[in-house]
Amino acid sequence: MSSNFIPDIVVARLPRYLQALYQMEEEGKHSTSSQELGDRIGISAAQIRKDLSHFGEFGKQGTGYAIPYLVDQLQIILKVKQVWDIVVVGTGDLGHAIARFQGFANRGYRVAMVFDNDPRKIGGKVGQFIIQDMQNLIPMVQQAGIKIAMLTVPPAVAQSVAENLVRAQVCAILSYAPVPLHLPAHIKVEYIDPIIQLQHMTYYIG
Amino acid sequence: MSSNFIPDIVVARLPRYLQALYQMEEEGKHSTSSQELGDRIGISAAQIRKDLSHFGEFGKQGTGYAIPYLVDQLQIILKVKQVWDIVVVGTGDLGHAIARFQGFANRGYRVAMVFDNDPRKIGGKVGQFIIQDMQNLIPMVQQAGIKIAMLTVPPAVAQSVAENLVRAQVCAILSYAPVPLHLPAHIKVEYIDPIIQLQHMTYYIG
DNA sequence: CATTGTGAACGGGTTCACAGCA
DNA sequence: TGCTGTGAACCCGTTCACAATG
Repeated sequence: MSSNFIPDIVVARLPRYLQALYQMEEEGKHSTSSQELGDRIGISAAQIRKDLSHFGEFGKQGTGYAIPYLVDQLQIILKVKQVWDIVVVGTGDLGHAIARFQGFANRGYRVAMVFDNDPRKIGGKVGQFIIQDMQNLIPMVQQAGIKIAMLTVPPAVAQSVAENLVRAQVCAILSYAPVPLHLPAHIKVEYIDPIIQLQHMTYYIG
Repeated sequence: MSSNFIPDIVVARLPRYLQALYQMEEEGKHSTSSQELGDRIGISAAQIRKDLSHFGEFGKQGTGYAIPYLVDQLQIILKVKQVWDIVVVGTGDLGHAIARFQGFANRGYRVAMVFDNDPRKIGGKVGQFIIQDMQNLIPMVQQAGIKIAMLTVPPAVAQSVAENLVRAQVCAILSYAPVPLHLPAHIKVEYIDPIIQLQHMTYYIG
C-alpha cells in the first residue's frame, strides 16, 4: 500500500537494502527473504517488510522476493535508474579520491565537474577531469543542470561555497566539511565526518 | 542526573554538539544556550537539554552553558581527552587521504599505522607513514595496543580484513567499504558510504 | 528575567502476531 | 509449509510546560 508520506528514516534504509541486494546478485542469488536480507544488514525481518510495504507489494508469500525485481523497484523509488551528474568542489586529497572513485558507476551517479579556487590547481587534472575555476562555478553548474554536489573544501569556506551551489540550482549537497551548513529548507544536506563517527564509537570503548 | 543506560541515539548526537562548540570557541564565544546551540545544528533546544541531562548538570539557569566547561565535559564523556591511535588498512586514494588528513589533531585521534597487501606499495610511504605488510597486521596492531581501525580496502576483502582486526584486539571499526560486516557483537562498527547518502537524497529530488 | 533540568504527555516508529496466499 | 503484508499493541524518544534558580 503506497501512501503519501513516508518517514525519512524509512527512506534512509532503502539504499542499504539495495546495497545488500547488489551484493546478493553478485553472489549469483536470484531470490531472498526479509529474514535473510535482515540478517545481512542487522535489521529485523518485520522492519524490512514494513518498510517495503510503504511503496508496494514486491514479494510473494512462501517464496520471498525476486532479487532482480526488487532491485529494479528500489532503483525506481530512489531514482537511480537514471545517472545523476555530480559536481565536486574542492580538490584536496579527498576531492581527488572522490573524482577518481570508480564506485559511482552502476549506482546512479557520475562525477561531471571538479572545481577549486587555487590558481596553481586550476587547469590541472584530477583523474580525467580538468580542474575548473571556482569563480565560474555558478554559471557552469547551472548551465550543466547539475543537481548534486559533493563538498570537500576547508570548513572556513564551506558555508559560502554551499550558498553558491544553491545559487547554481543544486538541490542536494553531501558535505565532508565538519561544520553545520545553513541553507534553505528545500535543499537536502547530508554530512560525512569521520571524527563524529569515531567519537561516537569511543564512547563505548574502555 | 546521570543514569545507567543512555540511548545510543543520544550518544550519537554528542559529537555534533562538541563540533559546534569547537566552532563557537574559534569564534571567540565563551558561553551559549541550548537555544543557540540547537539553532546551529538544527536540533530543538529541549532535545539538547534533555540529552545533556543524561550525563549531568552542565548549565546555569538564566546564563546557559560555559563553552570551555561543556567542551571539557563532553570530551570526558566521549573519552577524547586522551589521544586514540588509529590503524588505517588499505592505501588507495581514500587511505591516502585519511593518512594525510590533518583534522584528527585536537579531536582525540591520530593515525599510527598504515597497512596494505600490495607488494609494490609495501615499504613505500603515504604521508609520514611507511606502508606495512598486511601479513603482519595482527601482531603489529595487537603489540601496539591499537583499538580503532579505519578500513578502506576493496569490498571483496573487507570482511576478512575486519576479522583480522578483531583478532588483533581492535574494538571499533570505521569502514568505508560498501558491504555490511559481520563481527562479534562487542565490536563497534560504523560505515561511511557516500552512495548510500546520495541515494537517500535523490529520493527527494525531482 | 532568561534559561536550565525534568516529569508528564505525546507521537511515531518498531515489533508482534496472524490472516492470507503461493 | 513458508513467507509476505499489515492492523494493533507496544515502546521509546521527543516535545511540552513549568518549577527552580542564578
